[in-house]
Amino acid sequence: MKAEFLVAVHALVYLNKHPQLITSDRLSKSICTNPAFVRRVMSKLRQAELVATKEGIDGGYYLLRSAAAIDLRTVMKALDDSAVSLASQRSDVSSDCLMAQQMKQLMENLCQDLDDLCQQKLQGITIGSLSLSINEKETF
Amino acid sequence: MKAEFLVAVHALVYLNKHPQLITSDRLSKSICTNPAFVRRVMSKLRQAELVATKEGIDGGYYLLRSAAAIDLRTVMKALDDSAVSLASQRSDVSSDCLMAQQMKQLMENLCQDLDDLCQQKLQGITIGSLSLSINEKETF
DNA sequence: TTTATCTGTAATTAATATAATTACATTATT
DNA sequence: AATAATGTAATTATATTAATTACAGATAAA
Repeated sequence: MKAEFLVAVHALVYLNKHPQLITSDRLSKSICTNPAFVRRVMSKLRQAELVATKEGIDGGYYLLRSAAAIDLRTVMKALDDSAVSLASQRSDVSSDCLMAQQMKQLMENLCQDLDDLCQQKLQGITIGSLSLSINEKETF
Repeated sequence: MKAEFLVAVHALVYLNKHPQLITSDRLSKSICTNPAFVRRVMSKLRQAELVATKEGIDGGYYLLRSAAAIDLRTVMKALDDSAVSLASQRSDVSSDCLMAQQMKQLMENLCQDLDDLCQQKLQGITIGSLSLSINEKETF
């Protein structure tokens, strides 16, 4: 699970709480990151048709669906992210390491199984339900 | 899930298939990595009392329990690893980003919940059962 | 008791993945 | 035409992880 996921969820909750056009600059201030990173994440959400964009002056982002209709599995998929992964920075094992290759395959399958479990759970959590847990105190 | 976990599982399966003292050098060849990395991982397994060590000449590692009695949850815990984590290299958000901090907490809780799910599943998988899926063809 | 061979572990370096930044093209409104 | 927004590529910086090096400590055999 990458920071992109956190950024995406934050942005979606924010958009839900502020039903208007919101700029990447404003989002980045709330999220505590930079506008370009936000835009890259939002671009993926747009491609998944979770949000829409208005370019040009007075532009920004807005939700395309109700917050209750956006679940976390969908968000994670939009970012091409997963809950469970090998996260290993190992260089590829040479082809003479037969057992190591089998083991790698076995572990990849295991990760897939575990991720499936997680995705089921994520499907039951929506931006709407998360919004209830967030107290928006910021004035901007 | 780090490479350490893969290395640990591989080593445990190997020890199960070769019930004798096995050196870190031999393990590293099967795993396709270096002996020092293997030793560091094995050191953690030893502290968790999954394997034991014989130092000095003709030394090496051997299993302390039957392979059927070693489940993957226990292995992962021995390495202080987890199945689900934020894996985010973000610098800490400043304390004036109230919503970002709440969001981070929310996501950490979510990760914990997802990880608990995974750990349940990992508890049902043993080194013994995994060994059945691995065809040892290597001669050394 | 000396030597050889193993583990234990710390310290360093290298590689990799990720986030942050910069820059600029594109779009839309005034 | 000018302004203010997104879109996106390219680069740089940072953090994490793996690999390597080095050597101390332990054990057994000669």
